[in-house]
This record gives sequence, structure tokens and C-alpha cells, in this order.
Amino acid sequence: MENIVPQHWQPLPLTFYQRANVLQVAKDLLGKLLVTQFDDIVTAARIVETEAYNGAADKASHAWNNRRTNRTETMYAHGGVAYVYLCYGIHHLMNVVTNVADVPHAVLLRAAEPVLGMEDMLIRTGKKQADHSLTRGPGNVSKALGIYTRHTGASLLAPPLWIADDGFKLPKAAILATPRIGVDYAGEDALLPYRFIIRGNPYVSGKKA
DNA sequence: CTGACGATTCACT
DNA sequence: GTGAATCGTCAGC
Repeated sequence: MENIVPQHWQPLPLTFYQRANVLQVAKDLLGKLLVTQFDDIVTAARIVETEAYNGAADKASHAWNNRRTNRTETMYAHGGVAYVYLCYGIHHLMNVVTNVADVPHAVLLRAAEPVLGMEDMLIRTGKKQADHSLTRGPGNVSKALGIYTRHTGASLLAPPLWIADDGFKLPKAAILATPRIGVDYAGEDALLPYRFIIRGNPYVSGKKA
């Protein structure tokens, strides 16, 4: 059975992504819907964990010190596109590029809660039964939604890959800021509270907070 | 061209 | 808690 994208799911506008404060965008992405549609297969999940990467000033970022390589070039695109890269040779990590062109801000999507297309997520991940691990952790999110490195640079404003607002309101008190995961190499910047989670959500990765 | 390694995950002790 | 999986990327020669 194929799923249909509800009409009231509105793609986030370019202005959402192109704001100057990547921390604000990372917070505002909580509660929004990450949606993919490939060959009429629709899957969607509500974002419950994000991490901000604050451009040239951020030692944890691929774009620290304005480091520019073939891989990171997408981070220098205008806000509103995807930056997807391969980690450990296995995992495809999905980021949202923010701000204007040549400012390499990005938000890593670390966890989500399945909303639509659970059956197809199970097929993609090879799992037999749904549990919280299905879309917990950035590698798992991409796998469940069918996102790969070939989607890097793709627009987030329309199918096949986009982020939508369905009217869901997240209470401000539900947002918790913590240090980022797996960035110990960044020295003091590893301590910055640039990770945002929905408090108590079972899909959030990492140890209990 | 070569070697080291990562914004991770999972199985296993 | 520990270690393997697995390959594109990047610095260095």
C-alpha cells in the first residue's frame, strides 16, 4: 500500500533555512517532518534530535577554518539543500545546510520518530519488527528514509526529499540542549551545547540524559 | 599512489 | 565495555 503525503504538510520555505543563526534553525527543526518520496514510496519521520555545526569558527565542523574540499563543497551552498556524506564507510549522515552561500553552516539530523511508511522503513533497514532503534542515530535515520550520499546537494523544498511543517507545536520547555556526540577531537568546542533533543523522546540517541 | 581514519552501529564478552 | 565492519576522502609523498 502506497502512502499519500497529506495536503497540510507544508514544505519549509527557503527563509527558514537561510537565517543567520544555525543554532536557532537546529532548534526549530525539532518537531518538523523529514519526508522522502522515491518511486511512489513515501516515508516520513518527525525530527527529535539535531546538532548544529557552526561553520568556520567550529572545530567540530568539516568546514572548520573555512576548510574547503570536494566533499565539503556542499556545505558552502545556500541554505535549503542536503549535505549527505559517508561515515565509517557504512553510514550515510544527513545534514541540512543553512545560511546563505559561502557560509558553511549545517544541522545534522540525528534521530526521528516514524510517522508514515513504517513498512518501507522496515524493508530498507532489514528489521523484522519496529522498535526505537529504527530511526535512532543519524545512520539509522538516513537508512530508514532511503537517503544516500547521492542526495547531497539536493533541494529540501520539494520531492523527492524535503522537510515539512504539519502544524505540530513543540513546547519550548520540551527542548533540551546538550554537548554534541562523537566530536571529542574538537577540544573545547566539543563542550558547546549545540545538540538539541526533545526531552524524554525514546528515539533520541546516546546515553540517557 | 598510499595509508590513516571517521559528526557510527551492532554483535559479542 | 570492546572491537569489527567498510570505503570515500584527504594529506603526504
